[in-house]
Amino acid sequence: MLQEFKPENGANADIAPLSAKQMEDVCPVRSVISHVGDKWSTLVLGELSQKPYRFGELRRSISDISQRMLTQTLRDLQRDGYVNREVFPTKPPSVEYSLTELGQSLVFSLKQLIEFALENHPKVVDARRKFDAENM
Amino acid sequence: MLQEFKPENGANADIAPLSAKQMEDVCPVRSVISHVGDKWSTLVLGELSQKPYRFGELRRSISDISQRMLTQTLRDLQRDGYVNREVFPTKPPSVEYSLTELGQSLVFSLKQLIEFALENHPKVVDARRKFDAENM
DNA sequence: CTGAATCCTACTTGATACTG
DNA sequence: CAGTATCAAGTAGGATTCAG
Repeated sequence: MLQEFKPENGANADIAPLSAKQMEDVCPVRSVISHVGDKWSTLVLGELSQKPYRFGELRRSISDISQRMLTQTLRDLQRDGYVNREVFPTKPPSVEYSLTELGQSLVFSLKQLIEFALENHPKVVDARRKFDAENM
Repeated sequence: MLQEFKPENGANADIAPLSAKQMEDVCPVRSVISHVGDKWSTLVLGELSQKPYRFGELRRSISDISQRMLTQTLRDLQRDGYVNREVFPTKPPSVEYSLTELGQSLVFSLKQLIEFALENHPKVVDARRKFDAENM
């Protein structure tokens, strides 16, 4: 049931290699979970799942993210339809970010994985310790 | 509920930065999902969820993975306790890889995310198309 | 305040060649 | 067969500077 991860290698095997951006659309699953493994996306999704945030507020909230990466992460999430970006023409301007329905749905699906992580983290740490010990 | 992603920034804020390997153990969630976003881990987990594989067999099955990356991916998964590695002293030697219980459990938790991906991929593609159109 | 643009470094990955 | 070692290339990420 995880096969969908694998791009077809029969039909397109001898076609010119795809660009990273094209590649994205080939495999539905990878296309979506690319954000999950991403260093910052999950953090941002987590914050936004609590309430809408303004840019600077979000930046302070995650604290160790650079402004460049926050901008980029938000753009990517917005592009994929997970995040809404609303500009208020105040002076100075302010921008509010919030989750779309799709974004909320993604966060929901993430929860099971998070619960797994929290529950099994000790086992993983233990396995690592053992492995490292056995392999010097 | 996603806060666990965020490393504590109060207590350790002014301590020396951690190495990548140490960092791993700081956040339980990121520590686990690091494999999820990884380009190959999910593929490998997917294959192994069907049956045990030998090295070369797995390599052919994923086809576009390099032997180097397969070795490395398997090592990482083994280290974290998701994969069993069993060596048969035949001649030439053969090695069999299979999922541990923990590995099976991880795959199970992944399913919800995969279903989300398959179900919502069209929406994401659509959102991207729109976004790209609006932003030239 | 919210970003865009540039530069620069460090890690990741792939190709290739070699070994038990 | 199942790896390890080495080197080259690509990519992601941080720091800094500038702009609406």
